[in-house]
Amino acid sequence: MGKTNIRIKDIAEKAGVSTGTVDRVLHKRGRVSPVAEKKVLEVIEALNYQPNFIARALGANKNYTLAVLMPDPALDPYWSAPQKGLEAAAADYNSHGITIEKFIYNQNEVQSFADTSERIFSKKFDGVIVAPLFFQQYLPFAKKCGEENLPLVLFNTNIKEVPKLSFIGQDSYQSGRLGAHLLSTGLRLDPGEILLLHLADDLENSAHLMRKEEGFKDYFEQQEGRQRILAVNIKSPINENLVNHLDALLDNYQDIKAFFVTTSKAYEVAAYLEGVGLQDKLLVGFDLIEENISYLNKGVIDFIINQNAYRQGYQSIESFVDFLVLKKEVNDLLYLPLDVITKENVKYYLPQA
Amino acid sequence: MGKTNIRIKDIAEKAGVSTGTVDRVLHKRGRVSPVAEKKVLEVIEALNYQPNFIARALGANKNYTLAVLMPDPALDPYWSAPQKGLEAAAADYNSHGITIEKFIYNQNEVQSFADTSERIFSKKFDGVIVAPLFFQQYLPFAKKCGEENLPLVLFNTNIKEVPKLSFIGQDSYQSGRLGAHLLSTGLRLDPGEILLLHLADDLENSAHLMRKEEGFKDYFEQQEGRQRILAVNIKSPINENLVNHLDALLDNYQDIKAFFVTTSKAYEVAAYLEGVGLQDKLLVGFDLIEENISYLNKGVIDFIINQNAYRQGYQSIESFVDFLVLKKEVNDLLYLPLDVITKENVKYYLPQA
DNA sequence: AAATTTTGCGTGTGCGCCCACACATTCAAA
DNA sequence: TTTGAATGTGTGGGCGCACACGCAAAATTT
Repeated sequence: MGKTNIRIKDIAEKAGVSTGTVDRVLHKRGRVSPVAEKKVLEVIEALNYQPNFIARALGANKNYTLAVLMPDPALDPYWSAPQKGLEAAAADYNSHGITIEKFIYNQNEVQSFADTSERIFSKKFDGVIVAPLFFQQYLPFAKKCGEENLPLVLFNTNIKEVPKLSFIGQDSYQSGRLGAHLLSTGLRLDPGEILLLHLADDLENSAHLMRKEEGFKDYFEQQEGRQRILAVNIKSPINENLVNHLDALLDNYQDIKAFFVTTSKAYEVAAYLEGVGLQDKLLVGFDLIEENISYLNKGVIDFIINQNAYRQGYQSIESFVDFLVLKKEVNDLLYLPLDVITKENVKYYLPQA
Repeated sequence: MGKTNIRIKDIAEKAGVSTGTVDRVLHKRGRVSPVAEKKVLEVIEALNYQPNFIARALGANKNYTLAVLMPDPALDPYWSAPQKGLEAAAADYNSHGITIEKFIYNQNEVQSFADTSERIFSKKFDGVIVAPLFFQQYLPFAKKCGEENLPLVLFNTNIKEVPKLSFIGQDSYQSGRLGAHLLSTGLRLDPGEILLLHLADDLENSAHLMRKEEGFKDYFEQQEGRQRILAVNIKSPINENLVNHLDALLDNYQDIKAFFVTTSKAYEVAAYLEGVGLQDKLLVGFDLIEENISYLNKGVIDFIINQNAYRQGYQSIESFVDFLVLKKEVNDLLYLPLDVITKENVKYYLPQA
């Protein structure tokens, strides 16, 4: 680089020591006299030294293997987005020596998480990326990682009780408010009932869904409040149960104007509405999965809130690159944007294959 | 890296040539016999060689200076966003040897573009990043760049008539449709007039604004069409002219329900509406500038469509990094997402200082 | 006081790639 | 034929950094 860029060598010269000493100071490896250390730090400060990350990455010349612990995309298509993000990032950071190994668990079985997570310790990894859907089972796993000095990056679901390197995800409460805003705009002159649907088997274990509900309700309470919110949870088998429930609900409450689905299964509701000719009702859901996109394009789903699942996966790897390879500081909490998706802008959000 | 990663040296060995020859083949520098070239290419194919971009960037060890030709952020705050993006990217890619030099023109004076652009040729640059607001003046400039072999990256405004490396921006037509969708959702049961406002001095020269109008109108024509669109252009001094125009319009058309501002000056309309107590009218505008954000948070502006101006700047630099340093292929057309911003998700879109 | 260990510091090598240079060979021009 | 240019190929140095190694001096231990 030009004369503007200062290198370790330059610092060494100015400080009257060797590059090795500067290196030791930079990496806090010890074996440096207080006098030399002070001098080096002063010069670093004075010259405003910025390490060359390119050279650092090349010089490090290490391989890092990361374990990825996440639910099975085959059982819930939502998870294919973060998986793609993880794989894309792994490919992009191949030059940095990053490799991933996936450990897939069954999100419908608590025990599967425990079993699969245990398998991670059979090999030596440099870090673990995990979507910890099960709070109770995650705790001992995280504890063990701590003991083995395995840094943890969480995505999708935040668990604050145990130390971690970083969490990457979205603010569930705020996403509830956002959904409320969208529906509120659509209903502004039109009071009535809004149906909030959790389509999840383990609502008890899903704190983030409850956070969405809170945000959603809070928003309307702070408005004039002409809308009434009905919150309902429907478990699997969804397609059967949904029809029964919705038939009954629409029968009881004539004034249901809109639907808010807190999970990625808005397409199930869309299918129902289309079936009974109610596709004009407002419907807002989450996540850019194929089924939802299809109903979005048909106009049955009005808005999709995108939680950037792909980005979550990609960013998880990047956090580790920053930490392991570049030794940058990493933020322990990163909220990704909550994108509002419509038929008109959806194409810009799909990861280009 | 591990034994999995193959290097130029490995290719050279397998192909029975030296690394220099492989290098020549990789960079198409010529001076390679057809026989050797064929053999090398075969080995590259067979081993699925992936260049190590880290090493490539380091080894290149070149400095690249890019000229940036853009309007003055002091005259229109919109331009501070791409400027920040450009500066941030320049800082991030400092290690790659990238430096930028800015050439700021006055977007209100055609001649200023011509004069400023001319100054770029006084020095040797490796590339030019330009927001070409003036079609007529851009053409000769681009021609001259072509003659001097200066690669061009455009952002914000696309001009297809002359060759370029890449365009980074948004799809104006589609952003018009998106705005229409947002208003349409808010007005679904409520026919009436919608006021489409161009707040721009040189509408004639601003093809992208007309594209927005087209998209907006097309959307409503394809709907049932109970809304009527009134398109109006208001020139500076905006604050004066706006009041007069809007007073008159609201007087003539009692049924105006919503406003769509195609430029970044929705805040002017917001100020007016707030002043006359009509803050409940729907208002959709463009761009995350401070003034707009303020009215968004107050609830006067309902949606802002974000054209990712910051990202446009950042990405412009990245295109050049890919092209100059990493010798990757670069896409000649990159549409950035059209983000829908509300009070609830705005904070995730602001570039963290 | 001798034998160790610890501390402090410098040197050297390698990461994978780029590119300048040197050399050999071939081919065309004088 | 002689000269020169064009073509084909290999070698070596360097980018900035990380890290292993080696050696001296100081601090401990025996």
